[in-house]
Amino acid sequence: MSSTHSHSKKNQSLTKNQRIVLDLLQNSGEPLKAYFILDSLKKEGLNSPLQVYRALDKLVELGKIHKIESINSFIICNNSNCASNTAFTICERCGKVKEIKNKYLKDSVSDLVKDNQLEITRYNLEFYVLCKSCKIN
Amino acid sequence: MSSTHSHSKKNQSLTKNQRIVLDLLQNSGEPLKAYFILDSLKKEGLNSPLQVYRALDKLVELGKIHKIESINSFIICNNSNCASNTAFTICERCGKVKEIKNKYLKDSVSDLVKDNQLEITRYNLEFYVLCKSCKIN
DNA sequence: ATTACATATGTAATAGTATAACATTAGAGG
DNA sequence: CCTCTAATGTTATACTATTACATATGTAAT
Ligand SMILES: [Zn+2]
Ligand SMILES: [Zn+2]
Ligand SMILES: [Zn+2]
Ligand SMILES: [Zn+2]
Repeated sequence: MSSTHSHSKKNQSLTKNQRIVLDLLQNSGEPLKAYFILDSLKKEGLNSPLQVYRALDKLVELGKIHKIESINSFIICNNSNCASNTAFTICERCGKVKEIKNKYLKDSVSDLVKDNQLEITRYNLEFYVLCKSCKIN
Repeated sequence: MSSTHSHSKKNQSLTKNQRIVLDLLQNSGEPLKAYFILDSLKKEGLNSPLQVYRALDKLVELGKIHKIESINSFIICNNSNCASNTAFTICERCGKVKEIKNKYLKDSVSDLVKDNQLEITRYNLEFYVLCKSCKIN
């Protein structure tokens, strides 16, 4: 129960719009689309897409949320150290999204592309899977 | 010079719309956006977005082209065996895109996510980099 | 050749995603 | 208080993609 309001402190420096968007994503835990967020927060005072997109942009920049490119959706960061790097599994059948928590991922990933003599600044990895429950049924 | 029309044979079974879209992507080699393709092929008889999207969908399905999700663009497949798996480097400065040709990639990638006991059906990997020429300048 | 079926086309309308432009306001330092 | 920067509010617009429906084309069996 001690974590019920664990986000309050962390989100202290955010502006009102940023905070209500972050809270929605945090409480949902699922990937949400910008216009769904807009509809959900009409009662909180959000009126235009731009208000949502500006908040989302800032939260992505701060690393508090991630954008999942292939589904145009945003999800709370479930890790603490991914910076601008993202790695998700997405179930092809039910759409459930999970952030990959592998502290070795960044190193492994760098190895993959090492041949190219390129400096990787960030990455976005989207793995389509059959999740456990979908694999059974 | 013997490869000038190397695509003609391979694209024989495609329909007219599919072929002209594929030819454009093949000749370009760069990622192109759907509405750019539409504009470029007006003179070839393409009039509506849907004609382009239908051709693109089919070509993606056939594995002849890939969609790069984070830039809403399509690019010719520069590999022969990636099926529905995609892996690209994208230069953050100049936007240049390269398909990663690493025959071990698929295995390495599977190892990364192995913990999760999930069956990976396909993946989409986007590595943002500084390309060689951009790193120098 | 005719039928049947699946796939592809053509066209118009509409849905969904995201940004430009500009005026105004709120906060942080000096 | 003044200044600067970041965030807001609002309107309009650009960009990306799909729905719906009528028509045509290709292929294979009868
Ligand atoms: Zn994260
Ligand atoms: Zn599932
Ligand atoms: Zn490929
Ligand atoms: Zn570059």
